[in-house]
Amino acid sequence: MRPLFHPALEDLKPEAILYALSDPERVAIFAQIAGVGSSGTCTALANLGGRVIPKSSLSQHMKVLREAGLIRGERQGVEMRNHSRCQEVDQRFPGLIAAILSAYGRPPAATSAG
Amino acid sequence: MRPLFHPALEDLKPEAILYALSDPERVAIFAQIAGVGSSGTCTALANLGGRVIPKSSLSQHMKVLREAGLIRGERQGVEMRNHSRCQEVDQRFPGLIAAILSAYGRPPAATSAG
DNA sequence: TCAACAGTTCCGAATTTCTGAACTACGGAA
DNA sequence: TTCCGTAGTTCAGAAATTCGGAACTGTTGA
Repeated sequence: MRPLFHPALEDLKPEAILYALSDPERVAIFAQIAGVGSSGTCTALANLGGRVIPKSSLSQHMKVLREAGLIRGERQGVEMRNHSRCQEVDQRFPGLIAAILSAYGRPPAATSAG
Repeated sequence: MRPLFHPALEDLKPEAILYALSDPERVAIFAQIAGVGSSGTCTALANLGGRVIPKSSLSQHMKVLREAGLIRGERQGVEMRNHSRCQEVDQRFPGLIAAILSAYGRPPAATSAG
């Protein structure tokens, strides 16, 4: 397992963020992580929208979110803790995350871009 | 050639909008249409970013933008006039278009979501 | 009717996405 | 150390999507 890649703030690309959030399943995952604030483990995220996401698919989703710069994942023992990078992203692209979550009917959490 | 489909305001889906604008080429097309205000014909849009977009690809791009509800196309004689639906989209998802265009470094035009 | 033009549709190739199976990484028990 | 269970990643083949040249549709003008 190679170390997880997280883009630097100046390397964030709007197209990657929009693409990552153009899938409602990923939006649900992201909103959950951003809402909870942290500690969104993969297993905890596997059945958000009434269907169980296969873990290989979930892993791919996490990778897309991570490489878009939306979340940060760090290994903590056996599991992976994921937390949002909303504040960072908001520095770089003010209002973007909030507008997107709001369009999806998911009011951004206080801990994130709000 | 079947008549062009344009979604009603209440049928706009954030995922379609984000997907449509997750491609820099489409963003360039959309920004051009939104900036000019109208009369963005396909041939006028074919070489925005230093490369000539094949017309079949361009037609697909226009379809994606149209079906996301971002532009409206109407036949005017031989050619097709495209104009943005920014104001409508902004009613439905306030601030979304502005935040996205701003993230791409394309300040939204006064005629659109500003 | 014919030609030219603007854009769409068709279709095969290339790319991407999905997901079960195999695998890696870590922690605990013996 | 070795073995086992858990969490998540990577692999690989099938399915779906995207790209773009060629053919086509629809319009204008001669």
